Amino acid sequence: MISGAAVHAYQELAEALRRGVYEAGRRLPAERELAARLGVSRATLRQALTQLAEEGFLTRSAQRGWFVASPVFSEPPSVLQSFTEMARARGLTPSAQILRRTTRAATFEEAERLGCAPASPVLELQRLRGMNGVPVCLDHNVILAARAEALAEVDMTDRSLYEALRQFCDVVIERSSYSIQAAPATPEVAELLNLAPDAPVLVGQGVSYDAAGVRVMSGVTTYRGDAYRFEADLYRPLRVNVRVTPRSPQ
Amino acid sequence: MISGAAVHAYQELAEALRRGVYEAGRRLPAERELAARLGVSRATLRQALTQLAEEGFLTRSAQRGWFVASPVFSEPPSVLQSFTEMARARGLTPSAQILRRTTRAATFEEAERLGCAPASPVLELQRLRGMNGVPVCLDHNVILAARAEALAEVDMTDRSLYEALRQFCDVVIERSSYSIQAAPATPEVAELLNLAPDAPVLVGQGVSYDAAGVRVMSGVTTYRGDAYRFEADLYRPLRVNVRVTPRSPQ
DNA sequence: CCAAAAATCTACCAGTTAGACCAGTTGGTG
DNA sequence: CACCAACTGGTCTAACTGGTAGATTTTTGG
Repeated sequence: MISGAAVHAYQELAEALRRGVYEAGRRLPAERELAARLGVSRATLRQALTQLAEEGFLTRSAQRGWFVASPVFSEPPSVLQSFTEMARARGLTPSAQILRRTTRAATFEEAERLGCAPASPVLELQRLRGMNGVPVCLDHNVILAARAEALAEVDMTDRSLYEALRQFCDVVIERSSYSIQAAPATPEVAELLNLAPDAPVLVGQGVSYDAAGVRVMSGVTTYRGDAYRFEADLYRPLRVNVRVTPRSPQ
Repeated sequence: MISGAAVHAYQELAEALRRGVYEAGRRLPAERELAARLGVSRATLRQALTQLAEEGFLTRSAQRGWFVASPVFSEPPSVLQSFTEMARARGLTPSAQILRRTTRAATFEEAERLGCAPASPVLELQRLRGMNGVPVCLDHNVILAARAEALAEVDMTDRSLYEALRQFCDVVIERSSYSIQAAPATPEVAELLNLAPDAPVLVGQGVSYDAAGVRVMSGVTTYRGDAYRFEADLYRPLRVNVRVTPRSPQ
């Protein structure tokens, strides 16, 4: 049974495992590194790891590391995948045509979404993305210019934005918070995506965070309704075994 | 409420926090040291600290210390929430009108999705769901009859399916695998949801699993495009090991 | 002046931390 | 094949943390 700060470490790790942050069968980062990342001491971290191992989520191997046990579920968890990765995973050729690329001051709403000061310089990138030459979606992103200076120079045609961010700007997108809704296509979108006016499209609005949890990018992506499907695994909130102490908790 | 010397300590600490003497997220000096520095006893200092924590400026962690609260909001993770829960969380009144409820043999496709033998008995439940009386979505579920016998008897009007499953059948849905796409409304859907023909709707197809990871329910939910938004947090898998371990235990 | 209240001091507990050191594993070297 | 350097988890210790309780002193208010 664990308690105190160890519970926090346990919850964070369990959540990460459920989300598929660490691939099944692979080794976790070293204890010392994990402890630093979770802001907890090694001893406390080991409590959490031991608990997870007892519950069957991890297996331990002395002097080698902690390994993610095979997932209980056969299906892959919902995972953040770039358009390019998704296309390649399906054996299709992704393309990206730049419609607009400017550096300008963020509007008030953009600054709000990005959590930066209003009028901070941002890179605006609008792209028409296709698979095997067929236009599939319209991508409209606003990126903090401070984090993505190099991107103003690079030729982004047919290039993955995630990969470019990592490669040229040393920015790794680790999490995106999305909201998705169905809407009729606006006339411009309909024309770009080669759709009938008011045809249904899937509109995804999202904010992307780097490894430190700092907002880097905000964007709207408009997919053809008939060409794209969004997949996700949803879980009930996790209940943790916490020792009940007679004293007042926390 | 605090008084006397504690107010002094509170004000000094609040002032220090306001001036950013202590970095956000960092630990404060130990109680004993802080108390000495402020010239008050530990008990008095703790009153001030507790007050600051209640006001959200500090967070406490037993045996670790007091931490300066970071101004970052804690984002809600993507979580499996029933229609009823979602409505209630927004202060709306959910409703559910039964359109069809029959027990029949599963079709081949349904059996496939549920992972059961073809022609297994299933409970089919079609409901029109609304919030505050406005129809919002059409819910069409197929549930393994073996797991949900009681549901054939219960009055499901305005009742949460998840709750009913738990309450009457002792089945807890813990995970759902969803896919979501935009599509034009079919004539029947348009009429039921009070929409124009071909108006965009959000179609969610999902399979729900119980705590043991066994498939229990499969369904299609059709939402009005303008009345519903799907939200999710997606995480990117971490490639932690540059070095590939040749094998893993177990 | 006295009793009540507030503040303090003291002591101990259980959880946390940082550090050091060990033995085993790994991948590379010659 | 042996050897090495760089890791890994396993173990232990000493110091430190807030949480709690009780005794003691100081301040307050009648």
